[in-house]
Amino acid sequence: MRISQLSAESGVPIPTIKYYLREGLLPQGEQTSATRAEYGTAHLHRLRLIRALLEVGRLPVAAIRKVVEAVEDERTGVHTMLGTAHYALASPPDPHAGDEDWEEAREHVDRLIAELGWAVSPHAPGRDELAQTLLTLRRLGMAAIDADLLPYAAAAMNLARDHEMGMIPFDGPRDVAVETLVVCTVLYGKALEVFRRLAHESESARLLTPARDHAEVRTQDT
Amino acid sequence: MRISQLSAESGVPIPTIKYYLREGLLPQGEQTSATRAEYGTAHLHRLRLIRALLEVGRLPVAAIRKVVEAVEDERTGVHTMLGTAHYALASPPDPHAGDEDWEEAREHVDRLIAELGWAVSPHAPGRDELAQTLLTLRRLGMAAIDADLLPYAAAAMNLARDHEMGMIPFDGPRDVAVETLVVCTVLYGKALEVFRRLAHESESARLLTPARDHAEVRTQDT
DNA sequence: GGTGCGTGGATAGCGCAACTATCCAGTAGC
DNA sequence: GCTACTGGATAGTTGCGCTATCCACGCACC
Repeated sequence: MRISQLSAESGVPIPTIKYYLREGLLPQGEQTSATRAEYGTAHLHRLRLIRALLEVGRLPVAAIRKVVEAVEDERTGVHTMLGTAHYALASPPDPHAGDEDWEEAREHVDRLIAELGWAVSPHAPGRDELAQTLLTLRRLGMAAIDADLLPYAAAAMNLARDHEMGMIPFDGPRDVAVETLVVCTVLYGKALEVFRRLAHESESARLLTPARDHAEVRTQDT
Repeated sequence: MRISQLSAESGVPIPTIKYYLREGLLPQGEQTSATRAEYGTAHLHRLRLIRALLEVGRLPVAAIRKVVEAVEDERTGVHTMLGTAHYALASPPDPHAGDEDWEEAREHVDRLIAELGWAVSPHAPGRDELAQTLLTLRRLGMAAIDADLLPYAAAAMNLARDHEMGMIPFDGPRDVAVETLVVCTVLYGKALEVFRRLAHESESARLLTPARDHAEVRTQDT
């Protein structure tokens, strides 16, 4: 398959494919001559993965590059590779400037994770992200105590343990495992986010509008 | 309070505050003379809200403007206002070009929501977002059948019903209600996203590394 | 063995979003 | 009056994800 066919099948313009090749998101095609290269279905699949992470997951190109680098580095073990891929999904940390409020929030997070008994590296970027989120909640005047957070932690662990780890083919090829992990995190994460908004709308409708409005909505719905 | 003090207390540079004023994210201060205006704690609070939605929620400025416009439009009822605010949190729709795969995904979503019995408007943008996500999953070769989705819908509804609707003060001032809804959606959404990644890491560690590694991690952890 | 289109490679430019910098006239407070 | 700061306007900057242009080559078709 040449670049024009890759473009036609994926819907991605040729200059954009060239850009992804340059940026290392997409591996080079197999050179068949000085001005010709051959691309396969793996390239098409990778291209769809890139677009999914960009458009649905809104990941920056740099994060996607980190993910594919983790996949292509054959030296690392599967768990390390999954960790690298996972850490690439984190938001870039912002400087917290030795703030003592921040330190307190970070300690709160560390204590919470310890109490949950989760096997999470002390260097996991999620710890900082969570601390930042708690600090922001507090500054907005919302409590964010353990009782508010635990339901979220429990929901996350339930989904991870009962549904998500089973999706990942640990015994298959390493690239399939890491791709499944990333897709699962990003796309099902998106689905969860949308379900949450829909659930809010539904509950808000039940609490705030008269019963006949439900009937109307349900009627329009069908 | 003058603009310099607002800047000092919030940590937001003066030109940025002026930009937010221009863009309608922040209401004008009370003019005390031709070249002087007075800002209050409401402005400080709003500024923190804007920064939270921007930095933690990564919402575009246009979405934040929609939220504040919904709050400030006194004519609408509380449920409509919450809906407007909520719809502003959706990703902008991309043109699906009358694709028949897309139509099928969208019908799948409508059927799923009907089966769940959720009172969601047929025009809710979340329906399209979910359809797009399902379509993307399929194109990546992942099943995305009801059995895969229902746990996410159930988790979202549990959190909404048991924890989130209780946080929203429906009987208080309307701006507080909508602000709480948005903050709850965006910031607890972020917390949930991070918890999910941490849960993945923890489960991956338990499945893929020898038991002694857990002990090491737990030791470092404390 | 020309001819012409598509290719790979390189470089430069565009468009959007979120700021940021500069200028200016007016005035509050000394 | 002097100075520092203000609100308001306008233009410029940065970063990111593309997109456009150019060029020399070479495969395919005549």
